Amino acid sequence: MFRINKLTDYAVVLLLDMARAGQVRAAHQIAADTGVPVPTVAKVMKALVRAGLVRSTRGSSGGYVLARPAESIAVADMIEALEGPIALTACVLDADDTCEREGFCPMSGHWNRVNTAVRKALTGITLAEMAARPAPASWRAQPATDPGGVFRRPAPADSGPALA
Amino acid sequence: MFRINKLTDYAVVLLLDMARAGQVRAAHQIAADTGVPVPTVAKVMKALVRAGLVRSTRGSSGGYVLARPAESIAVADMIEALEGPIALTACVLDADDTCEREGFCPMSGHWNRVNTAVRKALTGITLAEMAARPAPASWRAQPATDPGGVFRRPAPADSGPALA
DNA sequence: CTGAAACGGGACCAATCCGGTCCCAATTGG
DNA sequence: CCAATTGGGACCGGATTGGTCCCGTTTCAG
Repeated sequence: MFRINKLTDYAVVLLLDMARAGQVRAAHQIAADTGVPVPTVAKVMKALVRAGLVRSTRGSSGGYVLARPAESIAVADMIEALEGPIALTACVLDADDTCEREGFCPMSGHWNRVNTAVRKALTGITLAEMAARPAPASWRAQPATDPGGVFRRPAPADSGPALA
Repeated sequence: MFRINKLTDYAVVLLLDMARAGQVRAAHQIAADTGVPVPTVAKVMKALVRAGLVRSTRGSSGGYVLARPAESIAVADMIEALEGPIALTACVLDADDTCEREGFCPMSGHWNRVNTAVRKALTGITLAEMAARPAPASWRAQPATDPGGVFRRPAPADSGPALA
């Protein structure tokens, strides 16, 4: 269903928590705060650190903090940190050499257009916006294609990520 | 890498081919025309028919045609036909009941905003636009975040979809 | 100087999902 | 009546993902 990874979902939850905390905290603290299992927190954090979204301090009294202000962390950054470059098809992996079938391939870069559109949409929403407790009026106000615009969770037990 | 399914990729190729053909053709003909294996064509077609994007005729001299003009078939339609509703997280599956954790869940509908943005991006590009042989100037002209904006294919053999 | 606390970088396995193939019933035209 | 075609599944092997664990490295506290 055109889903992001579960780990990516976790990443957003963890980043949100860190954005609200605003100070260095150990992985187990973040885990306790969010309900995400400790090993999973560790795994996600590794990816976030590698991507430069989070800064880590080792040793006793170490932990994690956001590496930059929440305003400059977009949803696209989080997804790319966990899942690599945003490319809907294998055709458009960002690289330097050109497709040897260019001019023959019927897609002719049209997917690239789609990718650009999606990436743009994912760059337009930042962690700071998500961290704002009341959902911003701009989103509650907009007509929303889904009637009502409410969101639900199919399985109450086996909750999964995206909630504390 | 935030990918669509391979079958969805095939679907776009097949739909493109049907858009150019403009007449009823059997699955094996479409397969021969696109290079997609016959059983896979059949499988994809089933989904496209169920979604109402393609009209089928059974019996001898039967086959498939687009059910509506290519201008009214968006990328979002194709993806939803193969992968179900576009929802980046399990939280926002379109349904009528509300999330019982609303007000407590830290995401509080922010994912819905992301979903809406993505869906909007995917609705803005139609099959007709993709079928136009020369890539539209609007796309070649735009600066493109990736330098050059060329697309490539990593593995020449084992080509996969998105090419004839 | 020593030890505990914490991160870093993997290896590893189970479970799930996906791609691809095949079979048979239903339908239709000749 | 026969041949051609789609419809709806079942089915399986391989790839991906989610989740856990282990051990080395770094740092602070005492």
